[in-house]
Amino acid sequence: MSRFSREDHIFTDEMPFREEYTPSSLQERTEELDDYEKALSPIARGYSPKNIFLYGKTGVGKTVGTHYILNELKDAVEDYDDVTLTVVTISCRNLSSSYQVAIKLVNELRSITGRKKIASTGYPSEKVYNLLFEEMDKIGGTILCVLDEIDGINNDDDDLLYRIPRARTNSDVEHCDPGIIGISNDYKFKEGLSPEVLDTLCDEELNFAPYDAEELHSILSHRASNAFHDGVIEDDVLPLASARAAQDSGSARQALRLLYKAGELARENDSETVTSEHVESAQSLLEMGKVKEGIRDSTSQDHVILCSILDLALDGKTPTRTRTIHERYEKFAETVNVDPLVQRRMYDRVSELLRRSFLDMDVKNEGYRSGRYYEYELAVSIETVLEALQNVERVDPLVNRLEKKRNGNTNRNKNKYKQKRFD
DNA sequence: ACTCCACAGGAATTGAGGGGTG
DNA sequence: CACCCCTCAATTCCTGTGGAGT
Repeated sequence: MSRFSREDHIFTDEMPFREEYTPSSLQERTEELDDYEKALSPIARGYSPKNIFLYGKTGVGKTVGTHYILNELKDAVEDYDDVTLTVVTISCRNLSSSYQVAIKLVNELRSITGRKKIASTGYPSEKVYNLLFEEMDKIGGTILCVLDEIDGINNDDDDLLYRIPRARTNSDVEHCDPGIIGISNDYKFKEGLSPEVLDTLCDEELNFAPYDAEELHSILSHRASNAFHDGVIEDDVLPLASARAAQDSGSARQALRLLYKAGELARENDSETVTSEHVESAQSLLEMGKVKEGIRDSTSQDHVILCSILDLALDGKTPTRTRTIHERYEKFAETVNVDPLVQRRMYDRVSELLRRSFLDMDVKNEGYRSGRYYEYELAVSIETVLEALQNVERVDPLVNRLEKKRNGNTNRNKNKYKQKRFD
């Protein structure tokens, strides 16, 4: 077989594993969709929309389910001439303030009416709201604002979530009926909201539970039957993949990724079939890949901090406290021309690395003499960090140095080992 | 029981950088 | 052009706190 042969004994030409692939029906979510439908039913009957708060972890069908049910609603509404429905969907990821969300909504609405977009900053807040309500009034009818990843919005800046549902009663709009569908994977987001917002936003609350192993199995076998050639999947593969994904996250996306990766491995190894071993190695590869990607996507500051902790680890000085990290960090920052942050600020970055579980932390307390402090160490292997930071231009000199140091260490260990053997 | 350390982490402030209007 | 609005990283300042030493 030639290296670039298009023959593929594992995968078929169909590609139900692609990220953008939307299944024609949503499996294992009938109950949730029924509730969803009920919550939306007033719209079809010509009443004002209820506001909906939808929560559930990633990959449990929130976004897909929303698309699916809103398309059905749109179809249904087309038959009634007394109802017009407009849906705007935006993702609030990276939008931390009401202001930014409002701007994005305005631009989304303007792209529907084909008008010019507005700049992302510069206007007074009230002006942006006015623009938003103006656009809504121009479109008219029922307007549903789907705010995906709504937890991106700061809890103390939730003005917009209050203004949209109340726009009608506050006479901000006259010719339309706006409603919000908020989607979040963080249930706690609700707790931080101000009481007024909570009251208006959560007319209806829907929960998408994680898939259990059985449900994942059913989803996987449905997709696998299209994606793989007959008989290439061994019997224990699907149960294993669904069990792993159910245990970890209950995410269909994760389960599908796992199965796909396992298939890729089988293909690369010229294996006749996909086996449970492929699933196992696929899982560890995916986990490692996620960590590396996460590290690579961090800022230069984070990279320098990681290098500092890594260096301390090579010296056998981890777990280590903030103060020590900062000392080394300042030196490292200088060698790679990064403006060093003050300790307080570096500590914020460290906390962030901790939150993203690249680090582990322990509380220490030495009372009267040495007070209370935290100790950190790497939560991932030294090799993983080094590999991730390879070819990151900014910290190249540091990485080289650390690599030499590590090699020195391993050589020394080897020598130690030799000596022991000769003893 | 009380003291006192070191620093975690909240709050206020600043200043640069995006852009607006008249 | 002068002047204003919003954002966000960074800095400075400050208060709160757990528990070993006294």
